[in-house]
Amino acid sequence: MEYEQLKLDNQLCFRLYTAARLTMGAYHPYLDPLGITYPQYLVLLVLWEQDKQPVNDIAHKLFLETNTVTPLLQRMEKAGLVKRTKGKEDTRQRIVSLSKKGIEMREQAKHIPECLSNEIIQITGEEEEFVRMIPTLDKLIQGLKQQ
Amino acid sequence: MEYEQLKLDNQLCFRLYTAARLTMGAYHPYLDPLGITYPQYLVLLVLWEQDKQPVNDIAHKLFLETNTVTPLLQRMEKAGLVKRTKGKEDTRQRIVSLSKKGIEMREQAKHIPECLSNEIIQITGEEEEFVRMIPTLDKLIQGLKQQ
DNA sequence: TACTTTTGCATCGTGAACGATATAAATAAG
DNA sequence: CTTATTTATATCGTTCACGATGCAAAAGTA
Repeated sequence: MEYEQLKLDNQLCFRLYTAARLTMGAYHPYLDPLGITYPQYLVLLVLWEQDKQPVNDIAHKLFLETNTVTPLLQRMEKAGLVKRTKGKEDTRQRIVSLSKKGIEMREQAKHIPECLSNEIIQITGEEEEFVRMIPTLDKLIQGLKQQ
Repeated sequence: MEYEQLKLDNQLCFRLYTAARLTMGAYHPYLDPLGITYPQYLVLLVLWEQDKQPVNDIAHKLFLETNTVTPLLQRMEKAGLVKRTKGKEDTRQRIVSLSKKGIEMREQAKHIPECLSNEIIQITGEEEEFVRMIPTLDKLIQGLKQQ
């Protein structure tokens, strides 16, 4: 059994990877009608919490690199969801702000988290375990981000 | 607090998505020297368990679409890790088999799961919770796959 | 002030991931 | 035995995701 640990069944990371992919897929019925993708939805979540943020802040909150977020924002600007203006104090910065369309979308997206949550609970028959999972995932994320 | 649930902090799926991405990043120090990516590593895990499988079986075991796996395998073939031969009974199938290099890599990869596991436990200070997480993630994966 | 370093963002190249579509082979239906 | 349908891959187009690199502005230093 020298290679026992190489079996796919023993891989926690594979489960995380798969669960994340399939969960993103579960957003499709809700995001497709809005014409946005899951990462774009995450950007909107960030901006709905606080409008007018530089690229760097958004990237940091999503644990993404700016070279991922920049093209994402360019596509979102093209779709009329956000505007990107030069920073006043620091002209290197690009301040991202919600457009009218981006602001209005909040109302349409209001129930998405609840819907997803219900769906997951219904599918798995679990709720408690997901709640318990959160601080552990947070520790993992924070720990891996340091490296 | 009408939009409370839209706060990023409340999103389980965002944590899954982020944890999965960062965990994949943690494989880099181990996979880069082997010249493979994480999804390619997963394909190797599948083939190390059982050599000579059609594309469809590999895709199914990884919960991926064949249009993701096909180019993945093409890159792996170009890298000399696998061979892709026409099926004998069913000529539509492409049987994927390990090359010498692919077989030998198993020995080099032997300790990767253990290393990652230790790293994660050390970073988070948790182990029990990850063990408990596994059947829940499996339920989630199975449930989402049906849809 | 002149020079160096850092920072914020953008660009480029590569590899996933997947919906849509194509194609050929196998299977089912007539 | 044809014809229709399904199945197994492949191809195409778009969107992430990220390492490497570029560039201009800001900050630090001599």
